[in-house]
Amino acid sequence: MLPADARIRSSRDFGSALKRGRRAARGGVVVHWAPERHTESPPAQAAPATPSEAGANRTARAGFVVSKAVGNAVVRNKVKRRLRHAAAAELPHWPAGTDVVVRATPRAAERDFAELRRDLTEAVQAARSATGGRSGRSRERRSPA
RNA sequence: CGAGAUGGCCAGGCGGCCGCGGCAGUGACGGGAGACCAUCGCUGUCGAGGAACGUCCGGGCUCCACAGGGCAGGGUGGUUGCUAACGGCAACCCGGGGCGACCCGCGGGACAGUGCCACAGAGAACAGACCGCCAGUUUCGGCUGGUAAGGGUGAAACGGUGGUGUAAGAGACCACCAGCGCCGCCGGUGACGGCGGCGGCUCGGUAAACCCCACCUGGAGCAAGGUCGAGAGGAGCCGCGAGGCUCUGCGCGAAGGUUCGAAGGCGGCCCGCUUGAGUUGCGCCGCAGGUUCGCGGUGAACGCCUUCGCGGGUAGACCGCUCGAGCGCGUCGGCGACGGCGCGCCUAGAUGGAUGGCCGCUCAAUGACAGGACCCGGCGUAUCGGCCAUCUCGUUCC
RNA sequence: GCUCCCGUCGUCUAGGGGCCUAGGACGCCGCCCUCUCAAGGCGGAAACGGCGGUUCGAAUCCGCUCGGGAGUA
Repeated sequence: MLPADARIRSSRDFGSALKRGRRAARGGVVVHWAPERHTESPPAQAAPATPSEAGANRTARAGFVVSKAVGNAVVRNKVKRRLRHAAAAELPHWPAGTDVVVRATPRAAERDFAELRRDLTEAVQAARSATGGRSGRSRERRSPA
């Protein structure tokens, strides 16, 4: 599965990954792809308190968000486990320091493992190849109008 | 064989590979004086439920509050038991349903009081009289009196049936029945039941309406609660005590100044000008670098700061955290719930929260409902399918 | 974890034992008016979350259940 090191575990990290990450959706999942932040400059006072020990030699991490809309506890757990398994297979291909948050949509409840894995792979690919960050996309959207 | 009733049990099985969480052992690397700690690997072992669910009750545990009594508020409601306790369970009683096995019931009190009973109907609660029946009277429309058997209304109408009686009638009287109350005897721990007698002859329903009665009830919840315990960014966690110091930051730069000066004077301040000195400052942090003893130095005290000690405590970490009203088997007591005794067993403890992926064999099958979060006892609800035991009714055969 | 509240036409709501065959507003449908549309007028369809109980009678009272929401640590 996924060792504890390769999981996003604090609410703070989830929040930043969701905010910074590029988003792409496929089938039952939505992927937020947040590459390593190289400019750690501005909030230097938060350095020792952060649990994510922002060293560059950190492995890539994945986190999962499965909301109540997906199903009851059994269904939610099953979806989470399958996503974790799929992510464990993908993880070696990701650059170190990357945070990836995977959200499950209600459709994920009906998908079997093979479909879920394909959804994840394609969504990650789409998010990685997307053109810029959030600012680039919004500029693009604004200019034709 | 068919149709049912009740109680109990199971929750696919076996195996392989790769992973995940806890514990134990062990190895490697790193840190440490050491105890040991962190990470990774290997081996072994354990790893969700009958409802883990909903959170409707009860308890344990923890903290807070508390002289005693009463009221208010909330809850329970046949009896006797079981239990740590309960609104749970068992047996029994009463009422209702079913041919039956069995099932269902928030099942105290309506002469303590108050309220409400729509529509219909004459009348819906200290009774009263529409049609009728009977008697009297009459201007033949009716009026007065008697009566409550018959009609009609309603969920419910002041006992029912038959007779005696009467102008017509009526518990007015009689017999039986139903109901109520009282007394006696018998059975039962008791709720209550059975039998006999007497009484008045009869009294609506609703308390899951207010209420009355009896009994129970302090509040919060493991995010409870406890232990340990940072302060970098100069002077930044808070408090107390003791001591020290009058020191003055960092970077750049060759150099950072302290009783003749970066002092002094003038303009309200920022700031500028002037005299003096002079090679000569710039940026950042920050607004503490001071007060009093007449004053700048000197000295003293206090404060700031700093050092040491003690206490509290935020972030955070750890404990609480799983051996318990525990489970299994046997035996004894009890109708039973349950209890006593003996033997055996140890069975998740996570913190973004551990069970997933691939494959083989097997059963008709993909398997139903569904995932711990302090722990127990119940209740309620969801649920594919299967098995066992006892019992009832019907049919057929012996 | 604890506590509380609310479910009524498509939407917002009234009604808290009988007067309810459940009222109102907006929306919807039909007709009238107009050359047509709007406005206006007339008429109509449309609901008590579910199951059980108490009562003669339940949207209303009680229990369970389903769904939604709020507060607090």
